[in-house]
Amino acid sequence: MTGPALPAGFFDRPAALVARELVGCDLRIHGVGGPIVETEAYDRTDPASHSFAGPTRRNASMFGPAGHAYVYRSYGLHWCLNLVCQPGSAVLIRALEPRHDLAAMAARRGLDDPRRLCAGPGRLCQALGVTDAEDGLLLDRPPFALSLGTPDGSVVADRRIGLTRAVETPWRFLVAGSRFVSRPVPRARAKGRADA
DNA sequence: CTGCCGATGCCCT
DNA sequence: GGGCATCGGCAGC
Repeated sequence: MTGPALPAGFFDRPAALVARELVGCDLRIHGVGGPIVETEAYDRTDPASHSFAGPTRRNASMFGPAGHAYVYRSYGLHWCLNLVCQPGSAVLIRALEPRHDLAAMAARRGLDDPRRLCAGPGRLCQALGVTDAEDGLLLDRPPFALSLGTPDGSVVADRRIGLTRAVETPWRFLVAGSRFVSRPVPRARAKGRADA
């Protein structure tokens, strides 16, 4: 059973807003997945975004209609899943809590530890079986299933991970204190101390 | 626990 | 040819 469907037009909004609201939503692919605990936003004006320099073959899905998947290969080894928002913008799904069909995830990952099954965009795609076969697919029908949910804790914003440009933009959203995120907010910033 | 490093494909200039 | 929206292993606190 799944929760309430996402409202129509949910993805046709600025990516940062969608990214925050996606935390807590349940994501499954072929029935495998769970509640999202970590996301990142990217948009057309963002130097760190694949869309920054305009449409190319790789990022074609990012410039298509909202509500589709954008999947790309990272570092030649891993797949990363994005949910497309307004043209040229998308939300990277970085981590979720493994809840549905853990056996499938463990088999694909070759691991057992629930904390490591889906903690990171590449790991998550491996666990859920996402490849470029999903690039461009609509999100409101199989193999995808997305439903509203409530985060298991407060949602906090922090800098994105692994970037070389626009490193300060606070467009990573995660459940504070979740054991399933790829990386917690560093103590120095978690306390609300001065930023740089 | 933290941090460095290499692997490895491919897009884009 | 340069540069990655990453990950796992291993070294060293």
